[in-house]
Amino acid sequence: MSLQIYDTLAGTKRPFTPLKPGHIGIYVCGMTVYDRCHLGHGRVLVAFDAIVRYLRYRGFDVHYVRNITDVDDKIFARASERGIPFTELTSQMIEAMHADEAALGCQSPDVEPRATDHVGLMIALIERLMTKGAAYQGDSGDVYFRVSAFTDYGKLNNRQLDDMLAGARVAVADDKESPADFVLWKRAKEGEASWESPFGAGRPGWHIECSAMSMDQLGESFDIHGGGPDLKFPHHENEIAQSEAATGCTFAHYWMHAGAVRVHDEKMSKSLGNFVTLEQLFKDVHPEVVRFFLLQSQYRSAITFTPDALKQAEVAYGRLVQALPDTVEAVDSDAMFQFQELMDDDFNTPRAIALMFDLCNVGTPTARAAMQSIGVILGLFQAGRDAFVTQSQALKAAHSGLTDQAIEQLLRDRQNARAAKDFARADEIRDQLASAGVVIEDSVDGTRWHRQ
RNA sequence: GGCGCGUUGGCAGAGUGGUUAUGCAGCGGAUUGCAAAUCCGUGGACAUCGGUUCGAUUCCGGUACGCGCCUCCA
Repeated sequence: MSLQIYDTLAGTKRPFTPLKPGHIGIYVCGMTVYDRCHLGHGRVLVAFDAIVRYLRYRGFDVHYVRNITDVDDKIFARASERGIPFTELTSQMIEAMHADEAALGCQSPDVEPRATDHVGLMIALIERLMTKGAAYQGDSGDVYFRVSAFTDYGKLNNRQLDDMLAGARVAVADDKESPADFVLWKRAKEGEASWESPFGAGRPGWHIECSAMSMDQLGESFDIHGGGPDLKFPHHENEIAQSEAATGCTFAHYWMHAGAVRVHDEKMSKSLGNFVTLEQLFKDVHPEVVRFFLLQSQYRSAITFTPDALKQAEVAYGRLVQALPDTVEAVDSDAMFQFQELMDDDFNTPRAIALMFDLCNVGTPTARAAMQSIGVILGLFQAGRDAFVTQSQALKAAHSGLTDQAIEQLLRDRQNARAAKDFARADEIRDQLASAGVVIEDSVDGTRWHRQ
C-alpha cells in the first residue's frame, strides 16, 4: 500500500503524490510568540515532527518550514504590559519555545522564517493582489482582501459566503466592502512598530505572512500545509484565498490539521485559560513521556488531558524503555514492514506503538531491536534507558518528602530487621517507604529501590 | 442558524462485515519470608432505534448525548 494522507480540503484520505518525485515541501503554521507553549502547541510540534521523521525514513527529501509570528496585537499588548520592547518579549518566547521543542525531542525545522524579516515580501504580495483587483484600501487606510474576487472562498471549510455573513459575530469595520473581507495591511497606530509601504506606514495582517513566507520557501504551489485545528478557519481559508487569487494556481496540495487537546471536555486554549504549559508538565514527568502520551493518539483525534492519563503513559513508556536492547542486534524486518504499513495509513502512531508492545512481549533480540528502531523513527528513546531512568527519578525526588540518604538508612534498618527475622519491623519500614512513593525490590544481589 | 467531528470493555486508545488490537488497572498462577519486579494465563466493549445482509460494533438512515469551528487561539 502506498502512503495515504488525510486531506482536510478533500475531507478524506488521499494517496500521497509529491509534486516533485522524492521531494516534499511542507509548511506548518507555528507559534505566535507572546507566551509559553502549552500542551496543544506541543501536540502540533510533536505530530509534525513525527510525520517529518517518518517521511524522511520513507526516503523523501523533506523541506520542513515552520514560521514564527512575531508581530501581532497580543504581542504588543503583552510587551507593553511588561514594559519591555516587543522584540525583547518575542526573543524570550522564541528561546523558551525552542527549549520546549528540544525537550519534546523534536528536530528543528529546516527553516523558521519570522514575519518581521519578510514584510517586504508581504507588501509585494499585497501589491500583486491590488493589481489583480483582489485587494483595496479602505478610507481608514487599512488594506483588505476582496473576498468576492475569489470564487472558491470557503472551500477548505465547506462554507458558503452567504451563510458566513448571516452568522457573522465579528464587529464589521465600516470601510470594508463586505463583512467577510479581511485585513492585509493595518495602518500604523501611534506608538506601535510599523513599516513603510506604498499603502502608508503600517504592519501586515495575520494571514498574509504565511502566504508570503511559504511561497518564498516552497514556491507558489507546494505539497503539504499543516497546523493546529483552530487555524482551519479563518486563517487557512484566507491563506488559500489570497495565495490562489494572486498566483492563479493551487496553493497547498494537502492540508493537514492536528486534533485538539481538551481539558474537562473543553478545548485547551489561551482564551479559556484552561491550558497547562509544557514547562509545568516537564516538572512532573520526563518530556519523553509527554511525547509518548501525544503519540498514543492518532494526530487528528481529540485528546483529553488528565494527570491520570499522563501517569498511565509514564508507566507504559517505562516498560518499553526497560526493554531496550543492550547491544546492537539485527532488526526484525517483518516488523519494520508492518510498521510501514501502519504509518502509511495517515500516520497511525497508536498502532505503531501497539506494535512496539507486541515486539516487547515477543522479547527476542531482533524483536527488541525492531521495537527500538520504530521508537527512534517516532522520535522516542532519545535519552536512552539509563538517562531516562535517572532523569525521571530526579524529577520524582524533587517532589518527595524523603531524601535518598533517608531512604538508604531505612533500607539498612530493614535489612537488619530481616536478618534478625523481625519481618513485622521490616514490613513496617517497607510500608513507610511505599507511602512516600518509594518501591523496593529485593533480589539475590541486594535490594534495589525506585520512586514511583 | 451554518459547517464538521465524535460516542468502543474500569480508564486510555486502534481497528474490522463473520477470527486476540495494544497499554494501564483487575483477577489467577509461577516466584518471594511477605512484597515488588518479572514471566505465564485470564474475564470484560463496541450510545440508541430502524434498514441492507446468510451475518453489522464495522455499511446506510433516524434519534439522543457530547465536542469543534463560524471572533484572537496550535
